[in-house]
Amino acid sequence: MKCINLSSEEKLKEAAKSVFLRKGFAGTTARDIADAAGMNIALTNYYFRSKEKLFVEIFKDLFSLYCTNTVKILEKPIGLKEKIIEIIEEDYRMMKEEPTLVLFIMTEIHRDCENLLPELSKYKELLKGMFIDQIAEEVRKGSMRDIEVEHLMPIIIGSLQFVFVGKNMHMKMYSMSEGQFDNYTETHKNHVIGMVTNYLFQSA
Amino acid sequence: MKCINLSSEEKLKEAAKSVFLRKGFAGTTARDIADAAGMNIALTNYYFRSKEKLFVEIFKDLFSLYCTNTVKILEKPIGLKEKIIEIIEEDYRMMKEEPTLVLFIMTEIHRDCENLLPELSKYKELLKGMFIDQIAEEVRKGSMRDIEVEHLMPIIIGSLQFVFVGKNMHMKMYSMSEGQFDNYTETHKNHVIGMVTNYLFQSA
DNA sequence: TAAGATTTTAAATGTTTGTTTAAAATTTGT
DNA sequence: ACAAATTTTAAACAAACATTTAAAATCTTA
Repeated sequence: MKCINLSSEEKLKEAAKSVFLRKGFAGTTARDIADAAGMNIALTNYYFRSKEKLFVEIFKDLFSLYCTNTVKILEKPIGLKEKIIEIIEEDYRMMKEEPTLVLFIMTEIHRDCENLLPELSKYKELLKGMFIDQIAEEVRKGSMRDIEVEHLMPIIIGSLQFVFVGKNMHMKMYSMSEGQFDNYTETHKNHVIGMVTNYLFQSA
Repeated sequence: MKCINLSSEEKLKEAAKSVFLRKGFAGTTARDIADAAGMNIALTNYYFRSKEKLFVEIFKDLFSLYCTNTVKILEKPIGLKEKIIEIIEEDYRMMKEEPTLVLFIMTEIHRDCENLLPELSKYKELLKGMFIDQIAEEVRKGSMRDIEVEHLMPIIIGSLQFVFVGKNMHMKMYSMSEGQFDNYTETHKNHVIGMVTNYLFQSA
């Protein structure tokens, strides 16, 4: 009977997740991971076969963390304006909790798009579904600007995610501490909510 | 008399720039650079002392490419609305020419912020200057929403740069070819211009 | 064209990389 | 408590890494 000690495997995976998030796949060594976990160098391969297999497993988790909550909101039976505000608020919460996540996702998809593609396709379908119909309905009613979902999503989440993608740059550029950055992003989130709803539901 | 063959040095630097842009510092090997330049592996160290020194030199050029044109527009003696539209248009041109530039800049500043900081401080001052006064004046006149430059810049450039940062993700997510991505970004740019000017100059 | 300076090359440097091995330690099942 | 299975360890592995060396090739200049 296979009875893996989940504690060690999980500890290793959590350590690897933390290191990968900070340094990316190319910038992370097997020894970085072992050190972060306080475990022997051989255990990564014992539990996960290879650095890359461990990475792919972690990437899936993190891409899910990046998408799942947003997709859940997309499926909610609420009005579009309310929905968009909720998405921005949820996106903000997610990035506040894991500020390096978006840059990590973008960097790794850029590095190895084909290999990480399967993970992407799963969310491709979810993004559409009832959300597209809802947009079409609002546009038909004239209560919303005519816009495709491909443009809507980056308009909703782009500006705020960009602030986190460039966290270090913005902190240095505007001489901010961590605490000041928190205030900064919250204010920015409110600007984005105002700007986006203003643009999309101007006539309302 | 020191008389370096600029042709070889420049060829090597251009090749390195191309590889670094695509694979980043951590993902690029000395052999990648030599191969891309079609030159001997030892020449990187002959001309630039080390991989890192070559990288820093290239990063400076690319960060300048990222900032300079925008800063130039900031200093123009034109109205704020016109200025903001010009910045978006120029940003779009820059990213169309070098689509991986923004992700590269963000990734490398994240990786080694302290070492690349000096490059940043140079533009820190330029960003302020007369631009801040111009914003204050427009806000005072009531022709513009009250907003700080720290929030204004990401609001202007964030959404569009985000689309390029996530180029591969967006292409896969929405099943776009390179040509379709070009059309997509141009349309998105126009959305951003509309949304941003609408938000900032609503009363006008 | 010959001497000197510069550029390019192939080879080797010592590290660091991801991964494997085989033995030791620990846990599990009886 | 003992045998078997599992986990952990230290050591070693070849391959890849950035960099150096010293000789060969090329270019400069007088």
